[in-house]
Amino acid sequence: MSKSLPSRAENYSEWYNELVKRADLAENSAVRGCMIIKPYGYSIWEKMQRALDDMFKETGHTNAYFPLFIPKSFLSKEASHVEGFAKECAVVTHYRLKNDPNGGGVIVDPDAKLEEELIVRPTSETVIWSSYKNWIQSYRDLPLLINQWANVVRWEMRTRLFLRTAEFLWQEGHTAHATRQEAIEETEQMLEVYADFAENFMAMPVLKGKKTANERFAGAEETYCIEAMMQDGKALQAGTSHFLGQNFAKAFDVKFLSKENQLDYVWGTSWGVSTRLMGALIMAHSDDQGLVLPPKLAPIQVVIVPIFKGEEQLANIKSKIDPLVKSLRKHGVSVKFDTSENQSPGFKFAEYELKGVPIRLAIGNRDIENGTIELARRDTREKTSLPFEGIDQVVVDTLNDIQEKIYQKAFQFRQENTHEVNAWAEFTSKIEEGGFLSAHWDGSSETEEKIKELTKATIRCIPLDAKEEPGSCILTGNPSNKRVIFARAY
RNA sequence: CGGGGUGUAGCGUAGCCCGGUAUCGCGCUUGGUUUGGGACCAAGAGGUCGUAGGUUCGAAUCCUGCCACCCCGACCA
Repeated sequence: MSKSLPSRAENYSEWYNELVKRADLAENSAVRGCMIIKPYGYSIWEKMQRALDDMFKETGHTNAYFPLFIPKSFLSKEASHVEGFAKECAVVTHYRLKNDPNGGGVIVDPDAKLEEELIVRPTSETVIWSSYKNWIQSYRDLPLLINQWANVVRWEMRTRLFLRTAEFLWQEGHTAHATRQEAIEETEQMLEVYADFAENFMAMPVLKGKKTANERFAGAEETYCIEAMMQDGKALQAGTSHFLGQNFAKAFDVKFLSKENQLDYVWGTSWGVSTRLMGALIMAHSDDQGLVLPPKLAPIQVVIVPIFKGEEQLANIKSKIDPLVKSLRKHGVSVKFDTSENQSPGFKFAEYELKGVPIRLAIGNRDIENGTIELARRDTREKTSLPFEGIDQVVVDTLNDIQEKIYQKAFQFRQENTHEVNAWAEFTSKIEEGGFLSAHWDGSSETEEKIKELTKATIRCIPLDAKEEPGSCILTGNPSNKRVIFARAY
């Protein structure tokens, strides 16, 4: 194993893959397309979960759990929903194994065939709406605001660690409402929650918008999304929130009696983010030295590396560092004081940089004598020698500053790589450079398809804040009243 | 599922064309010296060469089937 990572400029996807493995985030498993999320990677996911879960609770949702398996018949109740997922479903057909009478080990027992096949959930709308039928009778039962944390399976042809795996972890919110308006508000509210999380925890700027009909969730009336730009200029869909209209209510016959004694179908939403966010986090900030983690999601925010010869010096350093560690923890900072002796300081420096620890403090005999300590920040890789006295406050301030700065940096990158284009020639040349293109589109699926065919670019979203502006479609010249965002995407 | 490629120690590899029982580096173990940007020396441990068959006195090497993985397409959170 060579010491340094492949560079981003040289081979971006190899850089990404190597980084995920070297930083101990995840690895491929014995099962094709399924990954093992390693402890360090999982701790980041846990921090994401915690922050998101708190936000869901604050907006009135509660968690529940629905089964992994879905009866095949459920899936076919909503027509466009099956169509969207049928091609990538894992199916359970039998419930028992037996020893091969021919001695070939264990085989599927042909006598144990299931009456009805079970689908491993690719998403849970169908099981959940079949339960909602029993839970909802009156307007008093509404709104029903439920979230679940779960794993789902989508049998993808080509997979990549975190970005697209056959099994992935996510949360899926499923809500039911008495009115169309209320469901739309819920859809929009959750989009805001996702955007808030992406920007304030992941330090990743996102565009909020609506998907075109082509890109819409199978079974939704409207799909809202947040789109982020990765460092190679490609777009990554980071979260979606769907307004389901009455589609699932009708498919599963979920009706309620209103205050006015009117029987009507309920209105639904569903929204989710997945372990794909891990991929987004990695690609948004990291560099050729390794991960760069925003302090709010870093499992270790500060690492302290002592530089010493012999027990005596270590004891000396410990007596100064122990109280600092306590003080930092009191400030809510997660600290690791790495006193292990089997690795040299240089090795540790490189290792913690690879793992994206936001701040490193190094202290040796020289510092003890001078009353100083060295602070290195991961985002800029700057090192400064600072007075030991009051370092705890400096650390707290620096963590906030890093959180802020990496957001700024990502934001600036996105600005620099977003262009308004007005001519087809300009579009085709700019798209090769990567980034977002803001252009007019005539609103037809055919045009969208055609552009995708010609350039591999898709409409990432119709931004919520897109201003009304007369123009003509970038491809066809047909009239358009607002710009949409095009990009090549993950 | 089409087109190309690869399978050798925990990881990365040489050897394959031209057949003679496997090379090197990292990592691991033990001991010692080190420690301000991925330390060094010495001694060790670790392999049914993806799998099944065939050719041969003899197969990692040649032939055939199968399996797995990677890359490029079509499909996708």
